Amino acid sequence: MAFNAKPPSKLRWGELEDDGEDLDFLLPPRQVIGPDENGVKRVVEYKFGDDGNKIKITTTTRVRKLAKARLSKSAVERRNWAKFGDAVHEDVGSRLTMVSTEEILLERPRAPGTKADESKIAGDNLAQLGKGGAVLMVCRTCGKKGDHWTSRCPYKDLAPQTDAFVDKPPMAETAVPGPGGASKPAYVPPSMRAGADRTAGTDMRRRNEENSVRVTNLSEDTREPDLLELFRTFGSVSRVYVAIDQKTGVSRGFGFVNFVNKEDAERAINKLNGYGYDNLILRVEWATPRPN
DNA sequence: CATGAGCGT
Repeated sequence: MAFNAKPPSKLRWGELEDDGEDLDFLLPPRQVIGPDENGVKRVVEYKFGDDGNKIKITTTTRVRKLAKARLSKSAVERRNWAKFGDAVHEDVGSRLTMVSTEEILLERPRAPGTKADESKIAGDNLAQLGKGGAVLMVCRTCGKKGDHWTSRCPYKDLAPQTDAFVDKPPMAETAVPGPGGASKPAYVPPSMRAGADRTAGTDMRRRNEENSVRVTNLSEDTREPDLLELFRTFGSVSRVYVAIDQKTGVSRGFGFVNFVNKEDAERAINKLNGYGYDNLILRVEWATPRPN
């Protein structure tokens, strides 16, 4: 035909019937019988012989019993899969398993209660929150944007509180002018916070010492950020301290919270003394000034 | 049960 530019080798099943050459579809379907309990498998096929007659071919094979016993049907089937992925370049049977080269990043909460973390918290004071990993330290966005916090992010309350620690006490003391020569501390890194307190003036410190509240009967894994979270609702907190056993690194079960305003400290004492916290009843009282 | 660390600018 003039229309048909396709080479005759290109097979179209619709044409097969026409040229009458390949009539295999007329034959009975291939049958697989077994394997039976003896491991004998029979494959029955049909084809046309050269003379056009139908020929029945029966192939009988014996399946190894061992293989049959150990491999499930699907396992046998998997053996016939073409190799894919990195295994494409592997020789047949050279390796049974492949090590994935894909990089998988895991989000890892801080390991709870390690000594390194304890000292770090003591130094950073408020850089971290969470009692022994009880608080899941997962933040959806802080990694990139810095100020979008999930409701459970321990840093969400600490970021503004850093300002309270560094800036607010001097601000609150505008009635008593600070030393004129000393420049106003704008931002002091947490690691330098203790030093910043000293440079801001010892009178400020003494003032805060007078609003010092002692908290006892703390659970062992209560940390300074926990105390801050608990007490800051009463007013500006100027300092939080949890006594740590320097030798073991564990909390000694008491601490101090200093308020900028005495009234706030008073309210905290009235509200939180006897307050159940971490299965323990807190004792919250005025602290006796530290001898120095 | 229980009263803090360091002493530096």
